[in-house]
Amino acid sequence: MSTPSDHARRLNSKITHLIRRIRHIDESQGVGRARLSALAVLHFGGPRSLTELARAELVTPTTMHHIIKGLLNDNLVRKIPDPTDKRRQEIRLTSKGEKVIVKAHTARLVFLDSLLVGQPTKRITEAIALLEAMDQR
Amino acid sequence: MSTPSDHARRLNSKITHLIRRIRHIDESQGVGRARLSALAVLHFGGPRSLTELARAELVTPTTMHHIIKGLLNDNLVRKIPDPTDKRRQEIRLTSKGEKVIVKAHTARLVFLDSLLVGQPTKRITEAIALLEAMDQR
DNA sequence: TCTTATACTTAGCAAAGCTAAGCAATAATT
DNA sequence: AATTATTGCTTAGCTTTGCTAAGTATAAGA
Repeated sequence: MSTPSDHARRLNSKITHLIRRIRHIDESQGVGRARLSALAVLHFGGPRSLTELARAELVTPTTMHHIIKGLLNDNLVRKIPDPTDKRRQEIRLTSKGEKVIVKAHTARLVFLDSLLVGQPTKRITEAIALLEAMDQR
Repeated sequence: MSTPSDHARRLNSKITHLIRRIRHIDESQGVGRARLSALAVLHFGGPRSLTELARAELVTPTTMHHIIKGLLNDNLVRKIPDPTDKRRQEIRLTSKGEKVIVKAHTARLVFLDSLLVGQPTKRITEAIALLEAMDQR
């Protein structure tokens, strides 16, 4: 029989493997993972300030400052001064940044799709339902 | 209707969230993720050389050298000279290292268990089956 | 024996994380 | 209105985790 903790054990093992493989997909994109992740927040969630980005990524503003510095340097984002609050600056994707994040996101999807080929739809939808429920906690 | 790529999209989104949360569990352990991961390989797979560890973790021997240096420094592993090959040294967990990895692994399982509470068993086993199939590719 | 391959280390770099400390602008309090 | 506190961001300086290139020592093969 499978105890609850045995489920957790097997989930943990397989998710660990999957994480490692996704990491390698991301790393093959020529942009670091932290930078890629920041680009994704900006792409899917829209422009926002450095501090908001830091909160979204669960890192300190200092760390986000370094990440954005790298992105600015590669011309993947730009800073727009906030007219109503001179402390703030909006971080916005450049068109190059858009291209990069779309390409990276596509690479991930292509990879995941390749792993899903031939799997029963029912199994996939159950797995997604589980992950969505887990995400609510 | 759900296209295959839509499945990949939703999987990606939820797995991304889960990865981030697991990362935070790991980071609360007081040992870096790379070190924790090396300890896990030694714990679940047994002692092995630096180069073998590097291969298991998909990093260069140089990187593994640094990771092991940190682990040695914290007295979590020790090096045992190989009597038959003077170039090799076996990396072996200390009892302190055992304690650390068991504690960290438990923290992960407790976390995952907490996310699984109340989920139908069928859904969990389907999800595990999917992840196991994905892992075979 | 001589060459080549393997195991590991060293040096030096970059990215990604942190804390502590600071400045400038805004908001809140008295 | 003046002072104080908070917020947004930066700088300085550290650690960890990753890399490549280059070096040493041992083992294995021709």
